[in-house]
Formats: sequence, C-alpha cells, structure tokens
Amino acid sequence: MSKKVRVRFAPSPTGGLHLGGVRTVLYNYLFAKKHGGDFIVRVEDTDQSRYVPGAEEYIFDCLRWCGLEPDESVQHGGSFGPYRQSERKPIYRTYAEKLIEQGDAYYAFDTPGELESMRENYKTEQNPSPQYDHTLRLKMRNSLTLSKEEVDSLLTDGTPHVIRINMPGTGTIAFNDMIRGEVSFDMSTVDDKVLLKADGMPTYHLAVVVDDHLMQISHAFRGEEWLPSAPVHVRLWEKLFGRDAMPQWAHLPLILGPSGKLSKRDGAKYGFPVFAMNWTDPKTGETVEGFRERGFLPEAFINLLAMLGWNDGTEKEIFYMEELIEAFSMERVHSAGAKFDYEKAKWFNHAWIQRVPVEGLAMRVEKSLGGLEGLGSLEKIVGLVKDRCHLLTDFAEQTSYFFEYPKTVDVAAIQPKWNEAKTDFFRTLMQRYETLAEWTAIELETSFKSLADEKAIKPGELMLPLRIMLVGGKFGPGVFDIADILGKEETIRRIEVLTAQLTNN
RNA sequence: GGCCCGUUCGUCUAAGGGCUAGGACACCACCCUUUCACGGUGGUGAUACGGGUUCGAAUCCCGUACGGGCUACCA
Repeated sequence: MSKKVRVRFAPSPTGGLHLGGVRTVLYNYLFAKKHGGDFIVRVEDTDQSRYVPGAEEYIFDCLRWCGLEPDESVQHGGSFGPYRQSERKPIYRTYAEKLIEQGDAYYAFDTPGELESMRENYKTEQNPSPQYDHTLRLKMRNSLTLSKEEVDSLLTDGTPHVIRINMPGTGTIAFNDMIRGEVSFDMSTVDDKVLLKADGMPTYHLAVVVDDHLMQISHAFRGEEWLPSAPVHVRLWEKLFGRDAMPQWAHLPLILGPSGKLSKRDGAKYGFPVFAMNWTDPKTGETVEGFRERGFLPEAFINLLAMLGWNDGTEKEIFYMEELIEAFSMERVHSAGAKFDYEKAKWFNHAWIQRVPVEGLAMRVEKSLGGLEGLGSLEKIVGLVKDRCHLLTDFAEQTSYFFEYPKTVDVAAIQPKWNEAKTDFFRTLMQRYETLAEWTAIELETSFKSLADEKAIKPGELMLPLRIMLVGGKFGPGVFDIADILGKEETIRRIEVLTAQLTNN
C-alpha cells in the first residue's frame, strides 16, 4: 500500500519559532518534496489560554523567509481544511464518543481541585507524581465508577467533564520509528490522558490522531519530546482507524542549547539567537532576536539546520535546497540530540555569503545598511569585503569608510614613525594623483610605487600610513582597490587631512 | 522517583564485525598577504565504563554510569 506522501507541521501559535521547530519543518518539507508529496501546515490552537495574537502570522512569515512554503495551510488553502484546529472543534467530540461506546474511553468529572488532592494524597517517596491511570481511576469520579444513571444526569445537567482514554493495565504497545527502529512501552505505565477537555476542545493527543487521519497524513515527523506519548497515539489509531492506516512515525532528535533543551532564554544567555526571526511578545513587548536579524542568509540557516543531525554519508556540507531534497532520507537522521554550535553556524553563513550571487547580496546588504546615498558601486564594495564577513551585519562595519570619513582614525599606529620625508612623499603623491591619467587600482599602485622609488623610501613604510588615511584602521581589502572605489576627490581629501594633521604634531 | 530515548575528538558527525577510527567547526603552528581577514599546509584531540558473543567489536547482547526528554483539562 503506497499512498501519496503527505506530511504536516503542526505548530501551536504561542510564540517564536525556534531552531528545532524550523528543522522539523525542514525535514518534513524535504521528505515531501523528495517523494513528490504534499507539505501541510496545520495550526494547533486548541489551547485558547495560550493563544498569542500574531504568532500564527509570524510562523508563516518565518516559513516564507526560509523558503519552506506549504502546499496546504490556513494561508495556502487546500481541500482538507479547515487547517486551524479551533475551527474543527465539532469534529473531535464524535470520535471521543465513539471511543466511549467501544469502552476505550470514559467520562471523568473530577474537578481541578480533586485532581490536585489526588496527586497530593497518593504522592509517595517512590512515586512523587501519581498519574490518573489504571491503578487510580477506580478511585476517581468518572463513568467507570459512577452508575449509568448518575453519569447521565451529570451529563444532562451540563456538569463540566473531560473524556479520558482508557489505557489497559497490561500488555505492551510497540511501533516502528523511522529513526529509532522498534520502540515499545508497557501499557500499564501509560496514564489515562485527557482526550477532550471540559471546554469541548480536544487535547493534542486526540486532535493529532483525528486530523492526521482526516488529512490523510502518510508520515508523521515531530520532536523527540513526543516519544513518551506515542503509545497513546498508537492506541488511538488502533481503536479509531486501524493500525494499518497509521502514518509512519519519526521522532526527531532534539536540538540542545549549551545546557539541555533549547529555550528562548538561551539566546540572551549564550549570545546567539534561537528564533528564526525576531519575535516580539505582544503582551510584554519584549523582543527575542532571530537569525534573520542577526544577519543570517536563509540559505545558510536552512543548510546548517539540515546538517544538525543529518548528513548524506559523504563529506559534503554545503547544500542548496534542491540538493537537500535530492539527498535527504529520514533513515540517515542521527538518533542522538545535537548541541547547537553557534561558531559553526557562522561558518555556514560565511560560506553562503561567498556563494550567493553578488547582486543579490548587495541588495540584501543595502537593506541592512539602510539609507545610503550613491550606491552605484555597492556591488563592487560588497564583492571586495565579503571575504571577511560572517554575518550580513558585518558589512556595516566593513564598508562604513566607503560612505563616510572614518569614524575613528588610528593615528597612533603611524605617528611614532612619521617624519619629514613622509610628509614630502604624501604631498607629492597628492599632486601625482591629481593628474593621474586613469583612476584605477593598478595605476594608483604603479604611481605610488614609482614615487616611493624616486624618494628612496621603502613602500612598506608608506602602505600603512596610506591605509590609515583612507580606512582609519589596520583592516580592509587592498588599499589601492579602496582608493579606486573612493574616487580621486575623496582619496586626495583623506590623504590631505591626515598629512596636515601629522605634520603639525 | 517512574517511563522512554540517547552516548565516537571541546562541538557537529563518518565508519551499520575486519586497513594507522575519516571529515568539518573551534584551537595551535607555519605559508600566503607591505593591514585585517579569506585561503593553503600541518598539528593537538574521541569510540563513557565493565562484562560477554566472535578468529576479530566503535559496530551485536547484558549491566553500570552519565546526558536528555516526558511525567498538565500545554503543545
């Protein structure tokens, strides 16, 4: 039975989209495209208490920036909608009640307070967090312990209740994970998860199974943090739609921060972003930085995420999206969690800055530089300095002296060795440059060196002063290339300014 | 505590019974560069531990340790 490949990413719109989330999207996307399938984004907004305005839109913006456009979603349409679970609310109850009829679920009327006291009462040293499971459910208020009449009257009275899965107290449940192979659980250790909440909304457990079925999902990929609840989902599949219809699971390894699971705090704490794009919490107004704003190219971001836990078996590390699609396979995903290495991330970005066509790069740099005048030569400038930029934001610093007189001038680097002969040299140089036939890097250098020769000064003595005059510091590409771009007027002006200053001192 | 997953250089990983355990990032050295980078060459550096199975184990099995995840009417 080879049904069409259909995969989904199912975020809940509660905040920023972090590294692990994007990588889950990426692996879904790559798998779908590789097999000519569909990539669906389904919004899991069943917890209205955690709903954050703007988060849904933000997630789609992130996907767009990454170049991971869904085939079906709230924004893209499709014939399996609605793609927002809150809009599918009536669907879920039917399935929950079907389970009750089959004896695979039951109504539970316990109040939050009662649940709390249960956890308190049955807490022991050995078992610090007692579960609502086969050992305790007969001590609670539910349709297994109450008479049918009581249950009926509670229901007709509209008493708040939930529906819980009835997990067997014995037996094992196992399934085959595409990354981990067979994973099995003792069913007695799995608790009776709530399927339908008191407000009528499904929990993740019910919703994911029902929607994966209704949307004909063939492969379900999600983070490893879901592995412990997989037996619940497998059980639901068995009881609702049959085990044969169940998608193939793959639980992706976690991306870890310097200490454990990646949290948004890690960014601030360890100095690297965790979100794809800047995320501003609408309540607190607090903004958490994103990779985009930090100066990452989406190509690099995708590339580095792909390599975090996967490789194609060769030593190739730089991949275009098309190459990733071609090479990707879930079986080659590493099963262990990966610690995120920001230094390596920067290396990827540097590599991509060198790879991306310079026209496009210049445009993106222009955006991040903002409001610069007369940028006819920006492409030339960007091409000249891109070697030394790891982040798009590095360009600001690396190119600033092309647009304005250097903010700081490291006079101290040349002051001690300054003398009359140098003053003389630069005064003459200005005259030579004034009448130079062609203002090109080669001409500038030739003229410079022959003058040095005439004055019997080693060029090495003069190169640094010239650089300091033009750039302000000991950095940047070749001085004559810089002078070439700076143009005659500005070059001579900068030589003049510093020569005068050094002479007067 | 219980359950589940995992464990190869500091980090990401390759090697799915058989060459001196390979590569990348980072680090160090040298070269290139009349600046700073880029780049090039080389170097330091790992199979968590203990038992098995086998002629032979990073690889298969068991145990221990360590790490991570889950343990909500959150996803």
